Amino acid sequence: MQNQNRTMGEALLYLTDEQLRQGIEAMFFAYRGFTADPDRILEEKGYGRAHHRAVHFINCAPGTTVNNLLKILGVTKQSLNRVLRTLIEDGLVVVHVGQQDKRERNLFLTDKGRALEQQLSDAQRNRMRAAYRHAGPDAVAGFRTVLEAMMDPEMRRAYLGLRQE
Amino acid sequence: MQNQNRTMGEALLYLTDEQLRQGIEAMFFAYRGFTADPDRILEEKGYGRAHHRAVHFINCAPGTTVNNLLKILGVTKQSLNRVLRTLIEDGLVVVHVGQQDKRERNLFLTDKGRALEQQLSDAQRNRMRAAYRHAGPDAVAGFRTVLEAMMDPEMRRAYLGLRQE
DNA sequence: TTGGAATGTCAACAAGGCTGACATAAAATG
DNA sequence: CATTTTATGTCAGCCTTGTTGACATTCCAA
Repeated sequence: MQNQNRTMGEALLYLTDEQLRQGIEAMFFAYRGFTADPDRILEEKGYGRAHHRAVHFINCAPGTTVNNLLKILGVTKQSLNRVLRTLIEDGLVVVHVGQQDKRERNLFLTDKGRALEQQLSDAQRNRMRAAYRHAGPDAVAGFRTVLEAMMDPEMRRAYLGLRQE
Repeated sequence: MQNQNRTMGEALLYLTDEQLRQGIEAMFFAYRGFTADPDRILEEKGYGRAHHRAVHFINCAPGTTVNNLLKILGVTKQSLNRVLRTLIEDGLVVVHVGQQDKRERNLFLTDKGRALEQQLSDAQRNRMRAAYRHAGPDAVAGFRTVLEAMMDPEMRRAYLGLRQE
């Protein structure tokens, strides 16, 4: 659609199986890089990626409910609960009973929780920033476009929803 | 830290913390989509992502050694061995003792193994192709550029090495 | 011949997914 | 008011896939 002016042959070269295979491998290796820095920090503190994800999304949407977090993270409540329990015990997350609906628990980061989130996202942003800077703004725009197109529709909604908040 | 980029002009707006945060979340959600289709197929057959990765890279580099695979996958030999054992037992992978160095084991997919690899990569390519087509060739070029820049240097070498073969 | 490299295997453990069952409190509904 | 549904927590147990440590085998190379 972006290159109607080119000939059919040229325009579709980027859709060959070989190009797609390279894209698949690039995703695999890049995701490893993407998680490498936070993983190192987490390991020192005895946490895992599951804790990172929880802390990240609680930070993005303070006061979010457990159910909401479950939808975003796509795990079971038992699995999330195990992670949340340790975060609460360790004083990184606090829980407030919902005001309108007292069944709900609103989740917030403590100062300590925010400090960890900051440390993790600093590390991750540093790598992302270096990659962005190296690639330049046009490449970054393309990167984001492809990533959004690769998401499941529900996840894309969740993702775009987070951007609005 | 948060806003030091703002003052540097519009050219660097794509490097703001907010833009980077969105990129981080996009990676998270996109990777979920990226693995969703193969995961469904694997689950039916009683395999996991570890099996997918092994099958994928054995297919890309037939005759590769266990040690080589360990480096690419970044896991321990014990962990890989457990996966390889089931793949060999199930007749998806065959092992040939090395010709020059008989300590080495060269790994190959059987027809059955290739069939599974095909099924998995078809599913993954279909999603990737849809995303690529939707985004267009320029976006795809940017996507690839950013992903490469995000890899660890050793992984980038492994990745570029695979492309040459 | 001996050291070290490549590989395999056994055992044990942990993280973090999962399911199922059950408890509680509160909201919603009839 | 009684019942059902919803939101959450918790316990027990299972699976995959990662880890470490120990030990055996095979075989190249100094």
